[in-house]
Amino acid sequence: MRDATLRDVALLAGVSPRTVSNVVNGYAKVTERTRQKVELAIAELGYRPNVLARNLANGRSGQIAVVVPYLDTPYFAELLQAVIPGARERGYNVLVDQTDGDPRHERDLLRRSGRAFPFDGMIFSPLGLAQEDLPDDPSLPLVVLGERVSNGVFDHVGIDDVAASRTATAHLIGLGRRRVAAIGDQPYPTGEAAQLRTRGYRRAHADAGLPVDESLVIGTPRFNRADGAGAMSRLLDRDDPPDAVFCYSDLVALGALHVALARGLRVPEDIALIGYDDIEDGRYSNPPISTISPDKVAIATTAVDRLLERINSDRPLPGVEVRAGHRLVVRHSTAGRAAPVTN
Amino acid sequence: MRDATLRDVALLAGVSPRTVSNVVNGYAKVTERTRQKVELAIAELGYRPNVLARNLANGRSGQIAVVVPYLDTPYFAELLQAVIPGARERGYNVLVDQTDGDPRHERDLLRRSGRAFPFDGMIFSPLGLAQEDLPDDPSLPLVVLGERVSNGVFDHVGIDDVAASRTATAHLIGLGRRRVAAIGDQPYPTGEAAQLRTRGYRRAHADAGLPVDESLVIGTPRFNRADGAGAMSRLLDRDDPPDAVFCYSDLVALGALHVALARGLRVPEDIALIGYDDIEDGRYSNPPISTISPDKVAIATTAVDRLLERINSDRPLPGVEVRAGHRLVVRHSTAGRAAPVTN
DNA sequence: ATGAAAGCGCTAACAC
DNA sequence: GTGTTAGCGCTTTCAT
Repeated sequence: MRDATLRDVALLAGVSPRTVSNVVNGYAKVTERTRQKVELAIAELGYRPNVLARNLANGRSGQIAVVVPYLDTPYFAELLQAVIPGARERGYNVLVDQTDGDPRHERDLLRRSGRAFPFDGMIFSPLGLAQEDLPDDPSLPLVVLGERVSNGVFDHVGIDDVAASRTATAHLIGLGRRRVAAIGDQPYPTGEAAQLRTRGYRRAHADAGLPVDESLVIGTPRFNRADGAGAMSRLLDRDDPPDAVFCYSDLVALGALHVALARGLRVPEDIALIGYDDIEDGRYSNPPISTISPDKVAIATTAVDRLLERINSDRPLPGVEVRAGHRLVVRHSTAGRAAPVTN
Repeated sequence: MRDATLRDVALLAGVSPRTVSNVVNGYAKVTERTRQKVELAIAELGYRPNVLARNLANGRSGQIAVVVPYLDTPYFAELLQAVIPGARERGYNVLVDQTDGDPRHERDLLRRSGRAFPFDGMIFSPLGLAQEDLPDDPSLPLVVLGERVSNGVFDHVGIDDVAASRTATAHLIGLGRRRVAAIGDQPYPTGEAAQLRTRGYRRAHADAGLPVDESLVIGTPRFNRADGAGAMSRLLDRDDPPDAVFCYSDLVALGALHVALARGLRVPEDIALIGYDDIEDGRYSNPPISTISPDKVAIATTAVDRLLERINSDRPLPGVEVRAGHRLVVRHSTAGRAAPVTN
């Protein structure tokens, strides 16, 4: 049988659709008596509002989109995990899309968004886009995650990559290491996060009065295990291998660690390793890897907050720049002592 | 300014809304000449169809929901990664929700779905539900993932857990191990996947004419690293520790591995380990862990296919049971030889 | 506090 | 092949 509509309820309860709507949406102005009548009718008919109709009438979908490059990258999975409950609490559904870092797909999403897609706003973590690809006048509320700096029309949430990388590198130097490599650099214009991290790496060297051996800065197309492994192999093939490595993501560090151990090196004795992102894998690797831990919950909740604020604002809001916190987490891959029994 | 509507386009092109709709939706029956007029008008006005209105008129949202217990569990992240492109290819958006394995939330989703939620069907991976919690008469197209067997009204996609577990255990026994532990058992009624794996574990013992030492079957509330680590600790505290462990997920195996190494054991010499799921982490751990590899791509694409078939069918389809393939992947955690240099 | 009625923007049955 | 028009089911302005 046809599903009951609001109209059916109104008929049965002997009131107008208007009143039923008021009851359903919890508007104060309903007599206790009418409310009861209506609620009875609702129960009797098993009525539930049709979201699609409501969306059209409201002109909003009650959905936000979260777009990341890769879902199976733990960092993004963990981020998403934090975004979803926050959105749901506020009554929003979350649409998820992944771009594989494909610039075409990313640009496409940005352009086609608006009425063409059923979401009221978007949290976007771009990878293959240059700064100028981001819209000057986004047709929809937009919060950008990651490295980019806000261009003033959308919000941006991220940590201070330069400072964090400087800290990580300084930690390695502070251990007495003098040949510190960096794995993960990426070229302009798309690899901004990577470039910021390289900048921090250089600063730390400058702070310590140490020169940077440019041949120790290794570029990788992506921040994954395979690339980390490949880069580490090349570093270890050299006559003068590094005694420490700053990896631009934990995944890179995990790949690098795998290779180092496979070659019979001791970590951290022969070579110290530090990663970036603080994903769970890094806590359970052998040895566990030191890392830069961004405050993911803050990033996620801030992003949702900002986005909903934009969605619910009548006039365009200026784009703001939000810095979430981060901290250095020292684990065994940069510690001198022997592995403690943790469990 | 107000966004252009289909009506505006019709006015400008001097045709009826009907014709514009035909053009937009690519219906054949349009003269080349009118099509051009219409397309011109569309371009001029920058018209894009309003999805919300279209949804209401069509009575469908063009969205499917994918519900998993945890997004940051690599197995589910990898699955999702495979589902999304498949759905997108067919013109569907993917709504994602996670339940944290909370039975209330899971039941709720099942009950409130239908018109109350804007999706046309659901791919659902339950965790905290017993068989009888699944609807006898789902109000919407439903495909269930994981351990459960179809009750005849919805489809079910999964691998043969008993066979896979039997293979994994047999592999360990084939190595000459005689004290094979199992980590991950869970009680009735919710832990069906776990129970099937335990059954496979027993079968393998029976096949080999070996008795099962019940004290070597360790239950865990979840399939994560922490639980794996905890269980392994208890096993190693015993006077008669096992010489091999079948872990019900790779995450459990990774946690177990961590503890074993931290205690100075050699893997696989002192204790062999095998996991389940074939997540990427397991390929890069030190040593890499052997595992049961389910055909995730097949699971994902089959699930999407079945679901869309249900969505587009007028009459209710009988629930079918689909078995995806799996295979044993032998890596270093169950191999005798020394670690090869992989990169 | 409640009713009447006009949309929201699209689709599609029904004409011609 | 194209126009006319009546919904889809809800929200909400305007009355009362």
